[in-house]
Amino acid sequence: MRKTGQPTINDVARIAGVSKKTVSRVINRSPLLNDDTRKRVEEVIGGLGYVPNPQARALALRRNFLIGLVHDNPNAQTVMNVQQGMLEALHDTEFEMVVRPVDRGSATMLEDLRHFLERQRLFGVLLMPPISENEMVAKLCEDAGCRYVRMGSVVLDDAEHMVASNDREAVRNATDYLIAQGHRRIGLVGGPHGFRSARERRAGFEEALSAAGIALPRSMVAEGNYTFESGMVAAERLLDLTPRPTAIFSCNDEMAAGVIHAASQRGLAVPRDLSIIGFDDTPIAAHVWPPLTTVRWPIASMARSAALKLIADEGEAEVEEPSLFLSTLIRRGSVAAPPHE
Amino acid sequence: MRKTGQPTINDVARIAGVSKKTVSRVINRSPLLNDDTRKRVEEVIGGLGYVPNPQARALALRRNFLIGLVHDNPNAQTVMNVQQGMLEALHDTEFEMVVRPVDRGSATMLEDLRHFLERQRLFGVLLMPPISENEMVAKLCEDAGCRYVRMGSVVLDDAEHMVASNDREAVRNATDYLIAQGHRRIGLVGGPHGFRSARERRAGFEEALSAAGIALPRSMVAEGNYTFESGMVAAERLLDLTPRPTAIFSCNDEMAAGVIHAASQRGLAVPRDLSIIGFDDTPIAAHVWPPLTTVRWPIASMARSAALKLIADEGEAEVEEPSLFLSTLIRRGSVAAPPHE
DNA sequence: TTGTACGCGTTATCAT
DNA sequence: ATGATAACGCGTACAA
Repeated sequence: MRKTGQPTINDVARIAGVSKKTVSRVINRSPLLNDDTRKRVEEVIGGLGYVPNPQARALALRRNFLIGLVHDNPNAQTVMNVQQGMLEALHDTEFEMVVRPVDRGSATMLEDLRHFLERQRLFGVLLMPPISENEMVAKLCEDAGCRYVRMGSVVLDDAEHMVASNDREAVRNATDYLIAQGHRRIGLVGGPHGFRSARERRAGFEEALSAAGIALPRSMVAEGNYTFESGMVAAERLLDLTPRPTAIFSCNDEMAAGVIHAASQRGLAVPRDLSIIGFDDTPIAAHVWPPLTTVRWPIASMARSAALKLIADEGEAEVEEPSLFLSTLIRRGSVAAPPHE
Repeated sequence: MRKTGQPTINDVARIAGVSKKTVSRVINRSPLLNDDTRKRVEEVIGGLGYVPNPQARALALRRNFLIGLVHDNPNAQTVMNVQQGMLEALHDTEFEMVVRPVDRGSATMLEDLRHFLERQRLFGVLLMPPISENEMVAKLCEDAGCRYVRMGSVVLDDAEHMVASNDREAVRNATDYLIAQGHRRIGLVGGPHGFRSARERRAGFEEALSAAGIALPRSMVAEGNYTFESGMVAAERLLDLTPRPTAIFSCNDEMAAGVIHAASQRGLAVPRDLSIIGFDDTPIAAHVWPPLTTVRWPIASMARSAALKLIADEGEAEVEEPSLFLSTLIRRGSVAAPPHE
């Protein structure tokens, strides 16, 4: 209690008249403990305001009470939503969140990550897409003895290690909605190659069209990279077609905003001349004009759930926390029936 | 070297044939060391791939190698920019970044923060605005023996603890630019009470008008809270005036986007009927139509500099890292001369 | 210039 | 059910 002002386990032990191992048992909720002694120790702990020193625990346990967020996601809002969800789960626990961006392109990425995990002895890591889709990264965590949970658009791992959304189904529903409005010429602004979410969303789109007996010419598909600019460029290509699409599904909101932008620039009114649906429901969706009809991706909830899995006691994770999250269509102002021809 | 697979300082000492204290001296760059022994030890370190265990160091030094980011900033993009700047500075160092959002409204905020600092024994914290403007928080860090650097729109602390931008001057220049274009009826969409940045930016605005001999009726000032929606609302009030302003300066880009939105909705063309300038230069500025003329706020650079100050060796911080960052006007498409009357 | 012995605050081992 | 003692890996007096 002298040096730093903080009481230590020794202080508690001395005052409670027990050994420090007993105090340790109380802290770690050891089952084999006399209720009386436990109570006595707990009272001393409370009175002293004693809190175990995380550094000492980390050294002894060879494991830190840190949860890592490993990501290479370019979307600021998405990353913030994930952080917020994680922090909700970690709030009032002994865990802290450390953020680790990685560079997927880098040749030393895996090595860097291994060093990070081994040196920091993280309790666990949350893997955000798209890096979460990399099997070698998951393997790496496993080998490093580091818990991990992956977030993704499709189940890539067992329940203990995965939190997924149903992107394919959600996009199928969104596309069905477009079809139900009467649209037949529907364009797609796809996400970048290498993003599993892009693949799933596109698959959902194609399934819906196929189920409705609508052909999808290659020209009706334009690939973007999830940025506003790429959405604009893709839309320009799509809107140059004759006849042009009466509706466009965009694989994220950023690109959808770019589509609106491009449409407005060429004097097309949304949704009168062109209907648009996005994906994510980030703030931009509500701020563009007209407000974007979009698929709400519950990324913050997913992150919270993932973090809870990470810090759950062994074995009870899959029982407690759901692994599959449902994305739902949010109807706003960017969809209408197609114009008469 | 047995248990965890990682070599320890003892392994290095044994193999190099020196005591571990000598190894420790090499690691901590002690000046009084024979060059030969240092070289020998360094070779063993390199050969073994030895890296000091951060947990053990933290325990012995009673100080963690963690840099905290403490913030209560609502803008996702701003927070991400700060994180990116910090991480640039921390890259390839032994430091990691832990993120700590706080709730300014909470009565226990200060106590929570104190517990956080004391328990985690952070090496240092970066304070983002607006929480960085709270003197009690700075005092708290001081008392907890935790280094800190504050980010802000005005110098609130000595160079060692402060990284600031020149918001007032930057807004004065931006407003001068509007005046130079011929505008005389210029409205202000201000930031929320309690944000120092809002005060500084408003002051810069008022100074420019005053210097040009232009009166500023109270009705030409509308307060927002840095959100898109509040910008819309504020703009609606301003645009209801008769005669209405020919230009509006908005204290951030989000609100400026809301202003554009409101103007477009009532059929006003930007910049023909209304000129607009924002502040921040976040991605939204380039994505709205027309692209927003705005003041670039070098927040990522500020954060990088702040983090470098935090981890700099004692005493050399103020010499190495600049404390004042200049915001500059980025001219895009949202400003023109006022319409003829 | 280098080494010895001990402390940092906790958990683990193995008795009792 | 509880306790003495040894890790965990590194830094620091103080001695040599």
